[in-house]
Order: sequence, then structure tokens, then C-alpha cells
Amino acid sequence: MGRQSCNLVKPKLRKGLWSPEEDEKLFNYITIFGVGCWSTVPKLAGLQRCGKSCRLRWINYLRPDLKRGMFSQEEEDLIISLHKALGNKWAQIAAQLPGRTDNEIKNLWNSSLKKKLMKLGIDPNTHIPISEKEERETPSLLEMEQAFHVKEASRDQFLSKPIFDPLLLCEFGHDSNHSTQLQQIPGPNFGFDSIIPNLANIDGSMAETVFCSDSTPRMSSFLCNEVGESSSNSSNVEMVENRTFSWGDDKLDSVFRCQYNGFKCEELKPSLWPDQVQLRTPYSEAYNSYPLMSSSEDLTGTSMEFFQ
DNA sequence: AAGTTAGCCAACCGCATGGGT
DNA sequence: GACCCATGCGGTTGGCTAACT
Repeated sequence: MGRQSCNLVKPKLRKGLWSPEEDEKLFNYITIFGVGCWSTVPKLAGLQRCGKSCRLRWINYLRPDLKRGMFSQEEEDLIISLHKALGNKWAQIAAQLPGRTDNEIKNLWNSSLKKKLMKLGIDPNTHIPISEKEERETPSLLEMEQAFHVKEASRDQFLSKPIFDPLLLCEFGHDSNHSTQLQQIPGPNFGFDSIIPNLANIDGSMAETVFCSDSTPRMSSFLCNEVGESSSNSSNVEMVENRTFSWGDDKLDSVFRCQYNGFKCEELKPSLWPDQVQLRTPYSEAYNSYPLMSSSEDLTGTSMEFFQ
């Protein structure tokens, strides 16, 4: 139905943290008269708060049956299994944990449990092991061809062409402070167009909306466009992590990250090298696996090629 | 010591729902 | 059925604090 929030109806109402005096007034009122009509509680209890705020304060903090302190391992396990079954139904989850509030559980989930699961390699949203999930989601070559609209190209042509993803980190150009420099991929030989609309055309040329000069890495061009900047200055692109590749044993163990005006824009996670490379873009929360990648031995000032 | 960053938690906000008129 | 109102729920925000630079 949509209604005005209580503070708009009564603009003089107090907001923010509760003082001990307010807590005492509310606690005394509820212990004497019990929980009834919340909208009348503030007036009767002598509080400059809206009923909604009083209800929340009581439920989340003042209620005498609340359990204080850290969550036990058993409670955490229960929350995880309940979340697996119920999803973000915090009230339903809280109903299974006496003395715990939905808000408390939600906060625990967002600040701690999510990260714990991710560390264990489990997707906190689906509760599926991430490796298994990626396996399910990694497209076949045929799917990739279809997904990227390589309609005219024959399979052989497709395979022979370097695969180009405009968000790949090597597109960020070089960092003079580091020994390894990654520069432009050959322009016209893209195997498929971008997942990003209007960035690269099917023939491999860049879309017209990209305005930065040739000397500017295309990723930053894209980002410049994305944020509607009018300047082609790429100095806003900052390499926040740029460790030297280890190519000697065909193993790549570093992760690159870049920021654009503080916005983390992508990571390249080559843990599956040499069979796959995982890439995260601003458009994908999860890493997507892309098959194969090869490179010339000396990356300095050279291109990287992506092929099957 | 001062500034910055990250984590945590309390509280707010908007929307959905259900009951009463 | 339409409207009003109270309550409940889940997502988000803001502020405090500790850790880090």
C-alpha cells in the first residue's frame, strides 16, 4: 500500500541511538502494561519516538528473554542450515533460535557467516561449493560461440582467433613501477564481441561510444564512458595490485586488481591455469571461467593471446 | 599522533500484509 | 471493493570502534 514513514508524519520525533533514560521508560512501560498497540506506546510511555521505533527497540534490545553475547558454534551451524533451507527469511530463522533476533542473525550472516562460507569455497547464496558451481556455469565452446554471436565464423575460424574480452586486466596498459607490462591486445582479431554492450563490435572494432585515444587502454575508455566522463584522461585508473606474473612453470599465481575512482573493477584469477582462466568483471559478482589462455614468454610490451 | 579503512551493530526506511471500517 | 491503519519483514545506512598505515 505504501505509506509515509512515521518520522515524516511526526517530524519532531527523536531518531538515532536510544539513551538509557529512553530505554528505562520503554522497559518500565512494557513490563507494566505489556505489548499492545505500538502506536500508542510512545505517548503513554512519555517518549519522543514513533511506535515503530519503540517496537524495534523492545524486540531487538530490551526484551528480557534475549540471549546476549556471542553466537555458539551450534547456533552458527543451525543458522547456516536454516539459511540453506529458507534463504534470507531472517524472521523464520530467528524463530528457530530462542533469544536471538532476526536483526542480530542478519547482521551475523552479513558480517561473518557469509565470509566463512566463502573461505570454505561455498557460495553463501546457493550453498553450493564454488568449484562445482563454476563447473556447472562454465559454458561449452559451442555455448560461448552462441553467447557471443559468432554466427558467421566457422568453428575453425573461431578457434584460430584470439579470444578477446574487453574487460581483461591486461587491457589496463602498463605500470611503470613494475617489471611486467601488459599492453594492448591486437585490435581487429577478436573472436567474439563483448559481453558489454556497445564496447566492441562483432568485427572487432571498438564501438563508437569509446572516445579515448588509442594510447589509452580500452578498459579505462570503457569506464570513462560508463561514468559519463568527458575527459580522456586515464589517470583515474589505478592499479591497486599488480604483481609480476610467474610464467616459468606455466603457472600464474597472482591476482590483478584495478580501481577506477576507487571502484574495484575487475580481477583476473588464473588459478586454473593453464586450462582455464577465471575472470571477474564489474558485471559479474562471481568469477567466470574462460578456457585457455596462452602468452608469449616475455610479456613486456607484448600482447597476450587467448585461444583454444 | 593523525588519518584511513574495515568490521560490526543499532536503527531506519520502504514495502507487504492483514484487519477494521 | 476501496481505503486507512498498525504491524512485520528484509534491505540498507550511519556511526562507533579497532586495526592498520
